[in-house]
Amino acid sequence: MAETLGISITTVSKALKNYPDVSEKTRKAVIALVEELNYTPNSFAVNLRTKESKTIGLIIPEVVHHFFSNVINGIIAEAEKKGYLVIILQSNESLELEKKQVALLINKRVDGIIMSLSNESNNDFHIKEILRKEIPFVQFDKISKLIPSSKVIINDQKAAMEAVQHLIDKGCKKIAHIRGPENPQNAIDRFLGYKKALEKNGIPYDSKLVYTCKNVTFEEGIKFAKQIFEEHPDVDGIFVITDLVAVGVLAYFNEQGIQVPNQIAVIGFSNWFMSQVITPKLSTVDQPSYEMGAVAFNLLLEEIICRKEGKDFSPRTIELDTSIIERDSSFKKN
Amino acid sequence: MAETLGISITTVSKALKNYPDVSEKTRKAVIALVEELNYTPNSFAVNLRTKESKTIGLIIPEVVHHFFSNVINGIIAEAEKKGYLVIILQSNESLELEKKQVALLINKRVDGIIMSLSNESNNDFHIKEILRKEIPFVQFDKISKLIPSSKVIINDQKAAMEAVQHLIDKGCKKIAHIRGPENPQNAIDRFLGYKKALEKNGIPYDSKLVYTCKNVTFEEGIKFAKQIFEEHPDVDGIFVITDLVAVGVLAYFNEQGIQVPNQIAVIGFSNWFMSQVITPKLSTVDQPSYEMGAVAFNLLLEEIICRKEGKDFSPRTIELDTSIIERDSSFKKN
DNA sequence: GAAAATACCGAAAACGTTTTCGATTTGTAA
DNA sequence: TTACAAATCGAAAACGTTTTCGGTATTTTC
Repeated sequence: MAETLGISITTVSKALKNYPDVSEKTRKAVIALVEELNYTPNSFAVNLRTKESKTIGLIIPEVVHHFFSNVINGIIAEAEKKGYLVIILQSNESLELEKKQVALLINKRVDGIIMSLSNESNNDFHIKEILRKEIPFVQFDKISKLIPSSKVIINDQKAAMEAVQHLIDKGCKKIAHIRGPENPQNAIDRFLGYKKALEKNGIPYDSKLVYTCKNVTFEEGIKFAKQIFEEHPDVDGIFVITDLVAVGVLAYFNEQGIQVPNQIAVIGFSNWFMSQVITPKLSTVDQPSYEMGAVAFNLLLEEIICRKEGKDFSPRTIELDTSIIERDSSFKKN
Repeated sequence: MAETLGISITTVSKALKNYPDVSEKTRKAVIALVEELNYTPNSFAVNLRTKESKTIGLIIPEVVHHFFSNVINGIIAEAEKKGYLVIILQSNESLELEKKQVALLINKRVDGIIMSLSNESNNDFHIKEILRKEIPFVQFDKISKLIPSSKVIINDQKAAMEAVQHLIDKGCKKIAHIRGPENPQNAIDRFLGYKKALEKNGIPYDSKLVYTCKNVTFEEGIKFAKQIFEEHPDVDGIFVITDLVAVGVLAYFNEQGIQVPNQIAVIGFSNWFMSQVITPKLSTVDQPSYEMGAVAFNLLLEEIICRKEGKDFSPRTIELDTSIIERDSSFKKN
């Protein structure tokens, strides 16, 4: 920058970083000139010198998803407060792509990575690589318990139990479950919660009442609603892995004139925005998505700072609270 | 990296970048070792040396928005194909924040910026700054016509005309419009399209039938639906600035037992996912959001490449097609 | 077999900071 | 006045590449 001041580069740098060994007079002069030229240090050079970029990476299955876009929101808002920028990549639920994205971020030398695993993710060599390189790392939502990293999660099992208990409390006797794919931990946990709730209430578990989504879509909701109603016309409640699918279920029942909640009650998961605007309004489990993002970033920052100070870091897991939101789709008249 | 090969850094670099003056033998040796150590060049150093970061910035009003998250999707997918990463920032519809985000990205020395203006954006000094620094720049969706940059847009006026014409074709005689805020060009254009359609069909324009959103929310939809119905009970059609608000309108009418479409037809804009799952299904204008993102990135890349070659760049504007999607909310029995 | 062309390689500068450490100046204490 | 401490500054190394340019070594040409 301007050595029009007849001063060395060194001193300019020091002046801007409040080193004690630069006189007040020259410091003033420097910042005055900086203002005038609106000079900012070349971030490429700073990155190279300091070995950090104040940038983190985020890998999620997909951006166009109410839950994830809320998490993104939480992460980038919190990151910005702390002076970090965030690069977003999608895995599209593909393991292959997920590996590639991880490699990209490592290559880019981001200061840390936040990630929600794809449904395909089981082999986790690429994740191990993150840990091996000691890159700060936090998982959220769809996590692998086997990876020793910080995590921010909800208690899916407990939340699912509460959801199913809610249906039971409303008088449901025969409850089906539309579950998520085999791999993801949260699909497993929600399924286990479903089972436990039945057990606790003395309702026999019947594996034929469990339907497994492959892609977790609106269309699958329609498909399974049809199957459930045809195969088990006496089912009077359905607990669905997520609202998007549950909305498909409602769409089918509406079309067929099947009464929700009176004939069949439905409860979803995640509290998507659309759930409150469809008819009947969908009961669901609220998940603090924005907060999840914010907390995930702060955990990451903790690790970034800790590592920078050369200490070694012990991962933390934070569990956020969920709550049942009772709306029309489960409000059975008793 | 490993000069275990007894070879200079220079040659390694050249080998990896396919310089012609390195023998096939040493090139092989280099890449073999690179594979073994899975070495990758330090991107900080590369950035500094080449003065580019293969990273672009994206500023949008908000992530949690069906239209924008689709655009994001298009941008990051296309960017990744071309070897670019993208940093996302939100303006939250605030001019102040928007300025800050622009400054952040300039500071970060991104290779280019893609942006949709916030509703507050009228003073555009910060945008001029982008152009002054010759940072490749493209606007999409909410643009300022005064800024000479590449743009990707739809013909809002034409699309709005078609939407209103659709209502008229279905037999509507008195059509209200819930419009967006004063500033954004697309809100203005859609309003003008509304007016023109009326004019073309010999329907007198009545400014009292136009309601202006401040925040473009679901709640405003409810509010204006109530107002319209109370102030003008004979309105038989409403053209709404965007689906989110239109869904609010439907929610109110459903609650009040007002028949849509028979008593009042409704058409929205943007084709949000939820529009096809609510009752009645919402007619709307489809906007190619993913494609908008992809096209925006490619326009940006054009400019990046052009500038890198030292040529000067003349901005291009690309207009994408929209289409009316007829669903239940406008399907009047004649 | 000499001259010219070609193939291959490396030294060094440059990108723009940050930080260490030594030098110089100024002030203070004896 | 001398000795020492404090205040202020700058030289230089380092971060890890890319690229220019010149230097050998090798091959080709007549």
